[in-house]
Amino acid sequence: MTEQPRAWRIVLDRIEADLVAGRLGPGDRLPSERDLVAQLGVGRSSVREALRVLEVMGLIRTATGSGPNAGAIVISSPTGGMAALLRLQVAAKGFPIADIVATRLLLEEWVMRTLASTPDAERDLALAHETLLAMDDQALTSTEFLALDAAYHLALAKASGNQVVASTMEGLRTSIEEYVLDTLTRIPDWDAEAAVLRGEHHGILEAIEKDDPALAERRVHDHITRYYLTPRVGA
Amino acid sequence: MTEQPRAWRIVLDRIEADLVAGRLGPGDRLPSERDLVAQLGVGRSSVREALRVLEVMGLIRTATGSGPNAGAIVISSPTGGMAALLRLQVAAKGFPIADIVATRLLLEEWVMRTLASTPDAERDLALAHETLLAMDDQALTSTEFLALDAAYHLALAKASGNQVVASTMEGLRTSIEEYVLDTLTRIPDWDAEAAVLRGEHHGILEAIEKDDPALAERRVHDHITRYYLTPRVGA
DNA sequence: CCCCTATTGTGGTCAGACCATGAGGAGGTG
DNA sequence: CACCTCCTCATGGTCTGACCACAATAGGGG
Repeated sequence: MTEQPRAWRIVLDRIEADLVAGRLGPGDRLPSERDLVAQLGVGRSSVREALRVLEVMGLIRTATGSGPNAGAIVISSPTGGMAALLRLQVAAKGFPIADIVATRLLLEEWVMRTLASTPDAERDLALAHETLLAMDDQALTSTEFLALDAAYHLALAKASGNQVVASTMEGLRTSIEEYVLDTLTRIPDWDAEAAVLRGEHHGILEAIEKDDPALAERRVHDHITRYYLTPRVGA
Repeated sequence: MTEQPRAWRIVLDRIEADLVAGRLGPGDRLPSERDLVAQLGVGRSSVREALRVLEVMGLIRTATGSGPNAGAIVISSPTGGMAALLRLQVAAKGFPIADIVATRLLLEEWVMRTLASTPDAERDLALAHETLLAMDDQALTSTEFLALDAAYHLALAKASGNQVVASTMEGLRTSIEEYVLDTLTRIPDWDAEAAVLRGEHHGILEAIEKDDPALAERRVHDHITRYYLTPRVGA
């Protein structure tokens, strides 16, 4: 008796093999669902289960209709899948929030050390500067501010050059976003908090540009830990 | 026109909500697929797509048959989902292998610093010692040795107390396992390599127990970078 | 009392049908 | 000839119904 793999796994394995072998790559279109049915000898529902997994994991996007934009297309947007996975694991009590925060912290510290140790010519901090500038707008709502805050940290992570770190960090942040937004409204004096955050952000970037890894690491450490320790009011 | 969410997302959101609200937790059984169909007013195929996603992400396991062990049961085995996600992203060229290795390296270094800075009473290195002992067996095949190697590193990560770090590290390792096993056979003198690895492993644990974070970090750094730089022969 | 078997409920799979969508072509119209 | 409109068609999205394999359990037969 040969162990018959689940039908959807056949589809998943086939697509993964095509990806590994280079027969499929970013931008390419997968065969249509009905073609895969014919090629692999499985039912369409099994094909769809596999495609659904790939979609949620951020490997493909699907679109109805006709033409070159329709069908399932390989994209590689790691953050989406990472965020979904972490969020669900948190929901299922697989990951304590404290561990999520601690991991984000250690990744950010690494990013700071790395950036501050990189020669100026090899690091691109333009996006981070841009975001920082946008954040100086006093008229921002707290939600808008937080979105820019996320973009700022992500810009730094991307500047480190490590896509895995950047995606993981972003996923970690997104996974607890709901939790953060929930506590946001309970900060007594938001304007004061925003002012402190602005100062910290500038300080971090400054430390990086002064090529001081230890200072940059310390500042980002204080920044994150202080924020999560900021007193909240209410239930 | 109210934006009608995809049917499978309704199911996914519902289950996530149940998890967040605590109505579902590890060990609990999900309603049967046919019950979910009735409760949510969607087709069974849509329910199955959502469950498939949860399964691949390591949130549930499914079993056929009857009784308390059958059906979909919430487990939280983060590593499985993490490994699958990373492996697929690597396959889809979303993550360069170099970034995977670099990330694993920075996580391991953090684990070492953390362990070496933790009071002896609060860290449990028993499992790591056990694994190390098993690895001293000279009769091990290279595959067996590598499995123990993985267990050793995982044991240390778990001892750090951060589940997210442990799962991510394990996922990173598993995602490139095939690649590693592929190059394994091309190491000219495996016995010599194994001997070096044994020595390094003991050195790492020794540094931790001497409460020397810097030494532990340096040793794990050298250990991993040296291994990935070990010359391979052949095509 | 024990063992065997039929029942029942579960996930796993397939086949077929229908819908909404959107590109691209066919054909008409100025 | 240019433009616009409508039709066609392939796509994913969904639902329904059916059947299978499996495993626990209830119930009958020894």
